[in-house]
Amino acid sequence: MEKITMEKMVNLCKQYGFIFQGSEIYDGLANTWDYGPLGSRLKNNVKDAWRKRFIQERPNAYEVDADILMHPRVWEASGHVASFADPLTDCRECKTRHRADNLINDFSNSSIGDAMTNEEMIDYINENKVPCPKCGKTNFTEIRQFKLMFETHRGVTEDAKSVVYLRPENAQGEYVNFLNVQRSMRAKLPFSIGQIGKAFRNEITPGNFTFRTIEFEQMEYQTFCKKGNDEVLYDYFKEYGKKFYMDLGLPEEKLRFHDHEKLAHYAKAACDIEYLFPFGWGEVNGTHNRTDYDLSRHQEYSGKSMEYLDPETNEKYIPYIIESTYGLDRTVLALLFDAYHEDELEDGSTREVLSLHPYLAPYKVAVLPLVKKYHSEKALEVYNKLSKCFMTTYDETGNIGKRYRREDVIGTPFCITIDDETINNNTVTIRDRDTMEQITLNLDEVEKYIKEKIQF
RNA sequence: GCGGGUGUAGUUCAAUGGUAGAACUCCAGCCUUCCAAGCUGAUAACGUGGGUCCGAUUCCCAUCACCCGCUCCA
Repeated sequence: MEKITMEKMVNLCKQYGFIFQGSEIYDGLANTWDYGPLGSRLKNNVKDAWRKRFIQERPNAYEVDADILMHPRVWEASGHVASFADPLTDCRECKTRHRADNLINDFSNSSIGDAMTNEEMIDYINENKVPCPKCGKTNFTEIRQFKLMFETHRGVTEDAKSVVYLRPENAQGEYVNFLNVQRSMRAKLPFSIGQIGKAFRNEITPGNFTFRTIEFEQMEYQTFCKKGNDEVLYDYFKEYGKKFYMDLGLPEEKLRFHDHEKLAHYAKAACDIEYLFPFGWGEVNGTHNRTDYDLSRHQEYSGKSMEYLDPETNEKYIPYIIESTYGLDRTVLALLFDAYHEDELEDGSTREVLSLHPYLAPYKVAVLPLVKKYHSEKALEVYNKLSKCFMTTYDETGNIGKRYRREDVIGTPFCITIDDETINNNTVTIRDRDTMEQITLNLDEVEKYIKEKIQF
C-alpha cells in the first residue's frame, strides 16, 4: 500500500472533481478551495452522518441554522473583538514577526502584557530592552493590529458605525438562540444545540490544502447543562467524538487526544482529537468546557436573563456549556487520505481505490452495460430505476475493466453490470469495491441489497 | 510575514532567443460478453504583467499561485 503525499492528494481531488482551487481561472485566491461535484457529495454525506449521530440519535438535541452575520455586540460579548486581534510587531534587524504581548509575557514570565495597550507595550519593550527571540536585538516596529475577524459593512456606505463581522466561530449562533430553542422545544437540561455552517478567520498563514483555510465549515455541538455535570459531559463528548470518527472509518491508531495547556479566554478545559495526516498530527475536533462564560457575557451585554429555571429544584442558574466542534473540511480531508490506497492485482496491474464508507461515497452505485451496443438500453432502464433511490452513475465507454477502475478511484462501493442475463432473466452482477466479490442478484433485490450495505 | 523550491495540455515529462513534441487521461467511432487490451480520429499548454531584443515560452524584473521549512494559529 503506497503512502499518498499532499501533492498527490491535491491532484487526485482536482482530477476527479472532489476539490478545485478557488477562482482557478484567475490564478486562484490563496487558501480558498471549491468542492466539486464529488467533493460536495462527500461533504454533504459527512454532514448527514454527523446529523444522524448527533441530532437524530441523541435525545434532546436540536439543530439550528443561524445567520453568518450577527449583531456586532455579539462579538464584543464573546470577547472576540478584544482578543481576536493580535498586536504584531516586526524585528527590524532580522525581519521576524512577533506578537508584542507574547514578547512581554515571555520576557517577564508573567501575563502583564495581556492588559496593556499598544503604546504601553511599546514603552515596556523599549524601557526593558526586551530582546528579539531570534536575533537578540531590541529594534521593533510600531505595533499593528492584525484582525483575525473579517469585517464588512452593512448599508451602501463604508460607515464605521455599520461594521459587521463574518463570524469567526459558529458557537455564538447557538448561544444567542439558547432561550429560543429551550422555550420552543420545551427543552430541559441537559440539552444540545447543533449547527453546521461556515466560519471565517483572517489568519496569517493558512495552508496544507483544505486543512487550514480562511473560510471553513464546522459541525458544532453545544450541550447546555447544570454546573457539576459539566466535567462528566466533557469526558463523554471526547469519547463520543472519537467513536464518531471511527464509525466514519478512521482507524483508532491514527486518532489521538491532545489536551490543551494554553486555554482560550472562554475555556476551563480543552481537548482536541487529532488525526495523523501525512504532514503530521492535526486537529479535527475540539472539545471545550466553556463554563457559564458565554451565557453570562450575553446576559451582561444584552441585558436579557440567560438563567434556566430548574423544574426539579426550582433553582435559577446560568447553564454550563460543553462545546464539541468538528472541522468539516478537515474531516473530509482525513477521510480522503485514509481511504486512498493502491491495490496490486493478481496480474500485476494496480488499481487506485478510495475505500470510503459506503454511506459517505459520492456515488453509491454505477450501472455498467457489459457491451454498449447490446446492453445499454436495458442498463439505462436500470439506471433510471436506481437513481430514484441512490446517487447513481452510468458509464458505457471503453471496456468493462476500465469502467470498474474508474469507479474504484472515486469510491463507488457497488458496480452493477448489465448483460444478456439481465435481458433474459432479469438478473444482474453486482461487484463490491473492497472485496472484489461478484454476486448475482435479481433486479428487484438490488435496491434492498444496496440500502442495507450503505447504512451508517 | 521570512527563507528555499516550482510554474509548458486534465496528468507526467520534453525541446527551443525564430510562437512547442510525446505518453497517459479525456472525447468520438470501430472492436470487445466481466477488471486500465487493440485500431482510427479529435480536442487540448508555455501562470500573469512589464522590460531587453528585429523577435521572448526561453534572458531580466515584478506579480500571482502552489510545495517544503520557519513563524503564526481559541
